[in-house]
Order: sequence, then C-alpha cells, then structure tokens
Amino acid sequence: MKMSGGVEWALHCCVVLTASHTPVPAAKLAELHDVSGSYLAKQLQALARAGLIHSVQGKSGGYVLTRAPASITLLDVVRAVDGPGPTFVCTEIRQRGPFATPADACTTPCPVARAMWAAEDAWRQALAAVTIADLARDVDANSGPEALVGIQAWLTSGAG
Amino acid sequence: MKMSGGVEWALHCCVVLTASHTPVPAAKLAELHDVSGSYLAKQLQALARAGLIHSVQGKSGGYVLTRAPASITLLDVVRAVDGPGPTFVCTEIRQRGPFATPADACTTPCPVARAMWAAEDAWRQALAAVTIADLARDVDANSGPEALVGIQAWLTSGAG
DNA sequence: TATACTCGGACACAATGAGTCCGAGTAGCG
DNA sequence: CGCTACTCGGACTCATTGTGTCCGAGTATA
Repeated sequence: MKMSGGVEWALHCCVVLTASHTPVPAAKLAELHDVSGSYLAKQLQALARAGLIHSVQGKSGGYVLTRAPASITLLDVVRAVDGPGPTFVCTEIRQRGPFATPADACTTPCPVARAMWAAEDAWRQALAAVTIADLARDVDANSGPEALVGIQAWLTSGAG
Repeated sequence: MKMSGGVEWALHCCVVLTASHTPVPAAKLAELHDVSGSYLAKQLQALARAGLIHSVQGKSGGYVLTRAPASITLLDVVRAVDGPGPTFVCTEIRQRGPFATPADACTTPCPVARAMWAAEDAWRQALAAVTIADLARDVDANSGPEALVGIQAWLTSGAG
C-alpha cells in the first residue's frame, strides 16, 4: 500500500498558495518545486474539483485557495487527491464458502473490517487535526521567515 | 490508495487457524473462504516469511500459528502482507527548485512528512492494539460458538 | 523405497498510478 | 472590437504494482 506521490505535491502547493492572494499558474508551482508541470496540473485539478482551490482562467489566471488556510485540513487534501474511498475494502468473505454465515446474520459489519476501519478512522482523525495553516507555520519556523517572503515575491513577479 | 486485498484473506486465515493446532493446508483454507488457492498461497508465504505462521511440508502438512493468537497483532499481519514501508514517502521536495532549502538546514524531517507520518503512527497504533485473539472472540460472538467448532471439525477431517 | 501430498518460488495478465499532450476558454492589449 | 497570448481541463499513453496461475523441490507417510 503506497500513497499517491501527488499528495505530497498537493500539500506543498497548498502551503505555497498560502503566501499569495493572487492566482498562481500551475507552471509556476511546478517550476518552484522542480516537478513535472503536466502532472502537477492533474493534482491541482483534483483540488479544484474538491473545492479546495479555485481556478482562474485567462492571461493572469491560476489557482487560489478558496478558504482560509486554517480551515483546510490535511484530510481534505488527501481525500481530494487520493480518493475518498476506504483503503480497506471488505469483500464479505464470511458469506462465502461451505461455512458461510447467512446474510440475515450479517446486520453488523464483519469484525475484521470493523477493526481495520477503526484504525483508518484514527488515521483520518489525525489528518483532520492538522491544517494547512499549521504546516505553513512549521515551514516558516524551519526555513526562516525570509523564505516565504522571497517565494511570495517570486510568485507575484513575472520572473521565471 | 487501496490496501492489498490479500490482507483481508490473511486476517481471516489467521482467525481460522486459531481453531486448529494441527497444520492446515492452504488448499483447505482457500476452499473454506471460496478464494483462489494459488493466490492465497502467496499471502500465506508472506505470513510465513514474517514468522507469524510456520509451514509444515509433507503429506499431512500445512500451516500453523507460531505464537499465541493474543500475541499476534493486526499490525503484524498488515506489515507482513502489505509491506513494512510507510504509505507516505517524502521525496524531499523542499531541497529542489530555485528556493531549495539547503541540505544542512534539513536536520529535521519536512513538516509535511512529519504530519503525514504522525497520522500513520496513529493508524499503526490502532492496528497494534487489536490481536487475532480479539478478532476470533468477536467472530465467535457474531456467528455463534457452534460455527468455529464446526469449522474446526471440518478442518481436521479429511472432508473437502 | 515408492508415493502422494505439501510448500515455495518463478511465470503471465490486469488494473491503477505516473506522466504527457493538445484543445477549449478567457482576460488583457492593440 | 478583434487578436493574441496565456490559462485551465480533459483525453491519451506508458510504467509499475497488484492479481492470479503454474510447475518443480521437498518431506512425511504407507
């Protein structure tokens, strides 16, 4: 089980978008992170479909965060990029084979699935407890405040 | 991100193996669950490599649990079948691009990765808190005690 | 000793992720 | 007002991993 690598890109992009209130083109985000612009576009489109970022077309278009960074959780981003479905899928094995439990006895989920889903819930809860604003603050503390300021200037300017 | 379906099979097999102290062949486990025997063998081999079950060759061979069911956690099974690696992999995006943070400033992990790994730890902790014995008890409570007894008789007998 | 039954790893196929490309649409500029 | 240049959006192709299958090596039994 490996998470889509696009999640990492999307999270970093959200953090960067924190620094700019004007639309930032996908190409610029790609150059900033030195990744494939064509592929990053796909992740940004997923974020846009989920309503986390808003797309602006036209000459000075790009992407902007729709909500305040403090109200966007990591879970939102993960669900948008990696899909909302559960990682563990129960195929109802118990209803198959010579000792299959009858369907009318399956009112509650399979104990195996229940345990797996409980663990997933813990994971999601941990993701929901962290927001993009938290990440931005941490990055700020790690890289120094001047970093984000420089990035902001580079994003808004026409430099490439 | 979807978890390997083999995890579900492996978990159910571990629960079933709780009911038998004599080796159970993979073919029998496959028939019991009505799944592909050839593919189930792969999962059982993974469990054997991880030391969770012991393989006995020869005419009346099969698989047996190596430890007590109460000392085998769901995390053990998931790690054995689905791989021990982290689901989120950090590609150190921060060290790339025009605003790359210098390597000597990267003594601590990237804040993004830190948050994702913290969530994974919560997931693993929840998995480690549940044992095969717990699952067996829950299955017993759901399907009634007579179910496991019947399965045990069927496993040890030569019926097919 | 011969045999039948077991596991174990090596071999194909399918689905999903990774990456690329070009067309539709819109804001700015002459 | 029309043109241009720039943007996003979805459709397409390739690589990797999961899914499924097969046959050979090895051993307890009769």
